[in-house]
Amino acid sequence: MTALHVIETETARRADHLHALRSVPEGATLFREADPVTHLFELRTGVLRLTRVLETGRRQVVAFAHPGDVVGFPAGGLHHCDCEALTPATLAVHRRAALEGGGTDPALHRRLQAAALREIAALQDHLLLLARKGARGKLASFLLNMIDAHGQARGGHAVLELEMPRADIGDYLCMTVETVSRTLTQMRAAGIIRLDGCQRIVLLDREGLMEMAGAE
Amino acid sequence: MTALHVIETETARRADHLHALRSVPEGATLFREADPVTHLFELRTGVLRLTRVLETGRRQVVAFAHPGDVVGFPAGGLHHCDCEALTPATLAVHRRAALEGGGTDPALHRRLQAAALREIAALQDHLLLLARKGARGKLASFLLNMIDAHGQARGGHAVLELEMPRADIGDYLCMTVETVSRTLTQMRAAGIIRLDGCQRIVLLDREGLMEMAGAE
DNA sequence: CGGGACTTTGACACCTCTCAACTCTCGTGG
DNA sequence: CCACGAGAGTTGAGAGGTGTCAAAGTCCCG
Repeated sequence: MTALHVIETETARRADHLHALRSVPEGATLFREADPVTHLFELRTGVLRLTRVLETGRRQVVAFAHPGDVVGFPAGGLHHCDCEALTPATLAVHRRAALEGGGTDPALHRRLQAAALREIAALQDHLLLLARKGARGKLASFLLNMIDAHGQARGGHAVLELEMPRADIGDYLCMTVETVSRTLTQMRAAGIIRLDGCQRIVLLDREGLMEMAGAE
Repeated sequence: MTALHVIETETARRADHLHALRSVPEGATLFREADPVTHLFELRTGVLRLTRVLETGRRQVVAFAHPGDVVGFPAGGLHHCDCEALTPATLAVHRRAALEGGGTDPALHRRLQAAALREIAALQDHLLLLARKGARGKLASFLLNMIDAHGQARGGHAVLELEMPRADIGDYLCMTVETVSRTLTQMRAAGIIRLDGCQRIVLLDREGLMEMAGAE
């Protein structure tokens, strides 16, 4: 963390007596697996990536966090995954005690607890995504989820900014970068999506994408 | 729920003023997806299976619950998966309010909250399991986890009772029954395990199993 | 404009799924 | 006690899809 971020944190604390705000640059690491959990982070802006690495060296993207999500829930007092910023991000920092009810803010306690339950639901949804058979089904479902949650309507089409590189999408969906790329190409060839650069996806045929997702 | 179970519940409540105990037979359904969450269940004995079904009809086993686990965490007030008993089971029943802190038992509240955090960790571990490439790696890791958590030492060998049918193992690991069966046969042929009937697995070569799990 | 990282494309092998038949296990009833 | 039957598990053959390795292409930022 640079001096700039410390300054921003202090400024934010003065502006909002309830929470400390923190800004981090793209690529910053918030915590690593096995670090002791001292704080929870409530994402305000930006996108985070939660990853774990198995003994074999393979990497799994456990989740992408978006504004409103809370990251840093402890397991045995320790973090169970690495957390990095895919984009510049701002976060509200809460003491770990706030989760356990030891803080002085019952509303915050309830909010963090609700976030933990959402986390359970999100992880189950992720499992369901991986349960799909083929690359087409998984990627189509992923894109639909992302578009519904974070897409923006522009010129009659839903537009999605993929903040993460192909490799992260692959590690999220348990497939290789090459398969992600090939499948996107298929979708483009089928007239279902358009790619503006590598990051921006324009949805041209929602029916087609849903069909591809449903045909497992 | 049969009259017998009601009687057992009442008897247990008298014996233990803090919790209502409930017994269910093998195959019983505790709740289904989209049911409103009124209670949480703390498993005392037996094994439960949590499943979800995707639109395509494919089924995913989200988790197996063992004694000490808590099931029934709500998502938007509703259950997000089906829960059935793989064996006869006994459960402590808690009001949903106990999770939210509305109850009169702070210790219970903390215990349920800790269980929610364990649930997050368990789901992430499950994701990691699915991230493995091949059937051998997934099944070997699964068996190692199960043996370490629920295996019993007998005659110098670790013995594991697989309470669930092959189909459930397959749906847990995202592979077909046939592949589960074939992989078990390979392990047996390699002298790593022995099968006593379909349920009982005897671990003959832990090193071999760990190697199979590590070789992704 | 140049360089490096990311993405896309291609060829091929391997593994898992699918479909099908057979065997085994275990509980039931004679 | 044994025989039977139904469900579960195992085994086999073939096809398709995805991983791997390799190389070319593209985008983005300095």
